[in-house]
Amino acid sequence: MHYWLVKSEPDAFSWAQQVANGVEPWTGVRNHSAKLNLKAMRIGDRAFFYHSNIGREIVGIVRVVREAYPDPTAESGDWVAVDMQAECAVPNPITLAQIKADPALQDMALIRQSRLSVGPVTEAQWRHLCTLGGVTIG
DNA sequence: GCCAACGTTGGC
DNA sequence: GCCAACGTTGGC
Repeated sequence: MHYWLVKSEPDAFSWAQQVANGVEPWTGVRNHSAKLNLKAMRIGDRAFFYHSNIGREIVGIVRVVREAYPDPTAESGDWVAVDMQAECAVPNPITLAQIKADPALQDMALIRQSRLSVGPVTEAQWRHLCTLGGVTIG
């Protein structure tokens, strides 16, 4: 089991939409590092759902329910998508400011590579973030 | 609205 | 193959 963090601008696709839709294809990734991360995802892996730009906070947890397949929104066929299912909300959303201020979280891809839209989270970081967010599962 | 980070493009 | 120019992302 691996852990991840995926970003979405709530203007384009929000956590509320993810919850409403249940299972949702995660499409539109056009960055090679992010693509590699998508391809490394396995069914059952969990990911934090982060709102970039507006909100700038972790608001939910999703679960991978379909592994990488060709992104239908890419004409070239060179990109991949996975399917994500909403698992639970994060009771106390964790802000970027909080993460930046936490010594235990400085190595997160979210901090070190701010433009990366799909990045790994270590198990230690995951547990720490769950504690901060008041998440009881995971 | 600005700007830093960084990926991509294109001239050489 | 190098590098300057340019576009995009995303925090502030």
